[in-house]
Amino acid sequence: MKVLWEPKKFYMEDTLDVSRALIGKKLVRNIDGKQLVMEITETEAYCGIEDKASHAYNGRRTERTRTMYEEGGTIYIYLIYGMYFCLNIVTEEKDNPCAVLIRGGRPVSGLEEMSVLRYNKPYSELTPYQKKNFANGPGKLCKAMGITKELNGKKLFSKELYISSDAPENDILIETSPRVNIDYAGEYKDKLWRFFRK
DNA sequence: CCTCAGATGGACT
DNA sequence: GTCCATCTGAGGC
Repeated sequence: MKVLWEPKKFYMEDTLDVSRALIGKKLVRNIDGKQLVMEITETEAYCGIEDKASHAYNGRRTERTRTMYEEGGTIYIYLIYGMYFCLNIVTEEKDNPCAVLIRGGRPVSGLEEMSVLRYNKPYSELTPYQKKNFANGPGKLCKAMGITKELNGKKLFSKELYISSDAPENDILIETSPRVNIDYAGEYKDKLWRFFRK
């Protein structure tokens, strides 16, 4: 049988490398008998207990951050601002709390199903503004793909949610910048740990 | 195009 | 009680 998803090894590497390698990859979600596919266009790396922007800074272990201490390939999801979910992919070895935040994507297939999840409307009824902002943010991407806290702690090695092992197009230009909305992170706020493509 | 207030609830001190 | 790894809609330009 053909292997659909990236193996554990892919996620056990350096978090910055994984964060970059995920740009252009396809995130696949099978839900209610439908397949949703989103090309990843934006990621951010959160690197270990020294990273002041990370939930696991200074080795913080709580109910929420427990998932970050799992091994690479684990799904870490949390609620932000009381209303939105953020999808993260745990990287590196167990007990080294690192993760990549999936910050944005571009729909590839399952567009009609995603449109209903996102706006409760068919895609043809969306305004140009809604189409442009379909999944260009972590909360928007989760909404469009039906990703909620129930996936927290699960692995990316099942049809429920995984990263396709298909290679991205080889001519993607990947840019970097500081991470978004982490003004509290001291010297870590200027690290170029956000990766994205136009 | 832009800015900004408000929503909303769990994690944490 | 305060802080968020955010988004929307209203209003201004």
